Amino acid sequence: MKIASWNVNSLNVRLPHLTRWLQEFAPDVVALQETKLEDARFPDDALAALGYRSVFAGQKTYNGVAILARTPPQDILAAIPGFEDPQKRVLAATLGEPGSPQALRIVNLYVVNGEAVGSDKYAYKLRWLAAVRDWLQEELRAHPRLVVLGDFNIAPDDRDVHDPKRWREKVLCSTPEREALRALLALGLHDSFRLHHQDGGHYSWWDYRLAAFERGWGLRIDLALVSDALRAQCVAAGIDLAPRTWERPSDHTPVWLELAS
DNA sequence: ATGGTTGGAGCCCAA
Repeated sequence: MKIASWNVNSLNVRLPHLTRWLQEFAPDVVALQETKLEDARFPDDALAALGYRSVFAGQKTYNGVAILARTPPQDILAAIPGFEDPQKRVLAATLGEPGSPQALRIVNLYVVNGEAVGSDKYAYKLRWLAAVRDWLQEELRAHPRLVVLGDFNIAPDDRDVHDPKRWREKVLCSTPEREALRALLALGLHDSFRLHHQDGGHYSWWDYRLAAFERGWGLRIDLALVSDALRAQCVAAGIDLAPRTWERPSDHTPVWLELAS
């Protein structure tokens, strides 16, 4: 079973890319971020024609998350419980019969970007991450077989940064952000990519400016985490660079993991 | 060189 995450940066613009990628990569589950679509405009019919059920939580212009799956997502939650937030950044769903031993819980996160260290948006990012930590603790209690994936807007360590000196203590790489990510991992979650690859130089996002992709100036900020209970089942993980080479691409490319069935 | 591109809205904001 292949489970993937992709920040599409406007599903309206990227539906042709998503369609092509679903056909070529054939994932079983996909978490999308930055759909930038109100729910009424979500292309669920087009995705159903490709064999995917969709659930989504969107808004106009900004943010927006969705989960696509070959089986119907259930027990959908589209907000962090107890955290007041108009921004549509989280979506959780259960695949398989809820409560059954093989049910899989998927949590899709579009983590706050944070703009710059010390800004109001950065403070919101850290508050948001603290609320997510408390929520995921509850999700793990209820659903031991948990996958948490999305655009984390945090490079876990310097192996995940093309030029660590240039990025030192900058937003996406600062120590408080990395500590907030470590607090999520400390709940009993594992970065699937690092279960299978130890070297640096693998990235999931490249700035549109300065031809960053062509120069290899990337960061690995899109992650797929698996819970303790799924760790042994996670047999592979990776980053699919192909969509970033297509014409008019998203600035992010899909990341994925594979669970043995 | 502290550079500039993209998407969506609507005459700038967010990334």
